[in-house]
Amino acid sequence: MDVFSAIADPSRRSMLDMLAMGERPAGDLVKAFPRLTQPAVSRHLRVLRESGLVDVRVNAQRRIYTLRPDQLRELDQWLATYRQFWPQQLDALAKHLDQTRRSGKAKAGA
Amino acid sequence: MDVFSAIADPSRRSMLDMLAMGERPAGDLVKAFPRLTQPAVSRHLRVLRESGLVDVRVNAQRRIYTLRPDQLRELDQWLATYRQFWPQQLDALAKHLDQTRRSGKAKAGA
DNA sequence: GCGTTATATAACAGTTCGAATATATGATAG
DNA sequence: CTATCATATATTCGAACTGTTATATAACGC
Repeated sequence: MDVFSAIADPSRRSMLDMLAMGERPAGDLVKAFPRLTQPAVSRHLRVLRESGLVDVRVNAQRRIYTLRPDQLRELDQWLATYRQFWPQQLDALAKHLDQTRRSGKAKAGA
Repeated sequence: MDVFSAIADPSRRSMLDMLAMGERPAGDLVKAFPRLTQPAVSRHLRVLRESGLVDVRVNAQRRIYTLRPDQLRELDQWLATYRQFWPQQLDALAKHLDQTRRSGKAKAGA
């Protein structure tokens, strides 16, 4: 399944949001979604796995899921076409990045 | 239908891409997608309409479709959470914006 | 009004998706 | 080795999505 379809499902987006805060064993995800059964969560995780959005690591009988946000660049690239239509936002982002660079590691600094 | 599901379909993404270059009557969209029948295109346009991604204007017997990219900000905001995970890209974007600002209108230029 | 053009809607078929129940796999504890 | 915990897979079902053909609506030209 492609990334666009993978993130079309709200449950899967929530799972990614959760993993963005740190890796989690599958069981934690199951607990975090009481409205879904364990197999349902497992299948969503499989979709995320197969679309490259998460990674699994086996630890004893646990499966540790990790965010792998690289695939989301595809989305970002597609969105780039449309960013030109909201220039204020762009400016705000540019400003933010500028400040970040100035105060931070300053790797891209000139 | 929500924006995430709306853009999950490749045909609909292509239609948005086309409208990003300028407004078009529905018939142009139909011609641009020879693999789809007219009703199929019409239904995709309806989905885009109902998710707020495009706007229609009636001109005689034509329906002029216009991009309405505002809803895509929702997507962009969701994506913001994940941008922090690919810093190189961020730097590249910052650089690009920086150059744009320097050479261009220089509105945000400190 | 009549025929044509432009577009939408209705009805229907095939496919895919998501969820549930039941079951399998694999690791650990005793 | 058996029981149990953690997780994945198989099967089945219903709902939703996409596409098709057929038809309706509305504007235009004559």
